[in-house]
Amino acid sequence: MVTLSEENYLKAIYHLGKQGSIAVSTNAIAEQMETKASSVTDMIKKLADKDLVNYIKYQGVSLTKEGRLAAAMVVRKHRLWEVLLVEKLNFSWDEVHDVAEQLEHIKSEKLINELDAFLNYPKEDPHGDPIPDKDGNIKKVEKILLAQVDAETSCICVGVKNSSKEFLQYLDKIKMALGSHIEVIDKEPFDQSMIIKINNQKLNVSTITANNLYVKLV
Amino acid sequence: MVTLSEENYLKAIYHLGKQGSIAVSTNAIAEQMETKASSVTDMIKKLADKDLVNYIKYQGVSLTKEGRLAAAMVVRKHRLWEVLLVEKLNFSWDEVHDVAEQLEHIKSEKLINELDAFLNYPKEDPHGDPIPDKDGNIKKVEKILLAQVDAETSCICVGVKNSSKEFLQYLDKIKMALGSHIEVIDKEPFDQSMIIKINNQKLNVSTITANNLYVKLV
DNA sequence: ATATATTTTTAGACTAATCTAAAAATATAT
DNA sequence: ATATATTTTTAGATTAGTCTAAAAATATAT
Ligand SMILES: [Mn+2]
Ligand SMILES: [Mn+2]
Ligand SMILES: [Mn+2]
Ligand SMILES: [Mn+2]
Repeated sequence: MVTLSEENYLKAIYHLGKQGSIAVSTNAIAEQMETKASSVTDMIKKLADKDLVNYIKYQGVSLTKEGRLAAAMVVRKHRLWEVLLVEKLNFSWDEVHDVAEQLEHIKSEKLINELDAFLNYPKEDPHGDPIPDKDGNIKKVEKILLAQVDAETSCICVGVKNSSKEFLQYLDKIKMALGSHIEVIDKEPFDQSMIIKINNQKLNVSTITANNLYVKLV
Repeated sequence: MVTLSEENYLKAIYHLGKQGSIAVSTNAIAEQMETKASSVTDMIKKLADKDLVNYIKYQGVSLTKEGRLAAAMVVRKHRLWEVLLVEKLNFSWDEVHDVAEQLEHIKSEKLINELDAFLNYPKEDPHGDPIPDKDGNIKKVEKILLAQVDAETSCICVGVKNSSKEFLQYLDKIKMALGSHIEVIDKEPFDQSMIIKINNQKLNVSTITANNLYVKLV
């Protein structure tokens, strides 16, 4: 049995080191989870006792095979629930996260697999993030940050790096959504902000925005 | 803020005294929740501090207006989730309870109201139990136990009193479901067991069964 | 290489929810 | 009405998860 709190730590480690395979520091976990480092150390010991993480004192933690699968299942659930909320229950992409944080801890294999089928086996969540399959595997799609795109180049919005309510609502305001066609017209030499064309409208986006939007070239 | 554990106690009190309006004993709650009486006393004090229950030492507890609404919302969520599981996610009526026990604690008003709409405002759950509305009101339908039905009388199965996996699976086996038309042929004078006709098949059901099946006369 | 700064761990305390055992209150039976 | 049985509460302990403050280990800078 993995507790709710343990699941949250596993997920944090999963997100911080690429799928938990590289070691992450106590402080990094503490910051991600908004707890204290001492709490993290305590929990790491419990996870190590359960063989869910590899832990060497003062050297950080990584996920074991078992821990990685457990973490991937939490992420799978989180993202599938987000799809249900948006596709079937009229939630917008900036409203789903807090509810999904709760739903990701519901324990029922049948439930999650039926949900997957009901939603037609989606490959991505409403923020463009990949949904792990039953075995924890994710489809790696190459995507780059908008900031990396050269002038006079076209691309399509495929994800967000920052999925805070504030950023998502800003994107709504400028009518940017997953699938939006973006034409990079130019970069302002002064501050590197980008002049882009979207929905036949020219607009200027800051480097902060350009560094939080994933795109693929067309 | 009402904790998960507090919600479970409120629900138990709600179920034991008609919607929590009549006082229920410490031991009754302990039995229902499979805990010890001392734990119940502790929790009752917390609920009383939060004005969710009326409590006089040694005299049992009843729900306050606020407590009754909180309990009704848990029941509402439990039953709406059960409908989703059965109607959309291929669960059978004997599989839903444990998952609904978890889902009933998810906190999101929008979620539960969207779910209600998505399911087309169901009035009953898969076991024939009424679903409280947003204000906690339930539609009282009169239903009687099959055991109360006289010989040579027709009725329709509308609910189960006992919703254990074992009983529900037995009902599946004899092809009894909500909506099934039942004709009471006779009662066996020896043991009060009933000879009924269902789906044009005659069969005999024990008094235990007859005392756990709700029907309405046609 | 040594001093200083940062990170991590340990020690000890707190809260929520539970338990066992004993004490107190209430109910029941003669 | 009194003794006995039952129910309920209290007292004290335990576990999971968290915290603060101090100690220990590691990293960084001169
Ligand atoms: Mn999310
Ligand atoms: Mn997401
Ligand atoms: Mn149920
Ligand atoms: Mn039910």
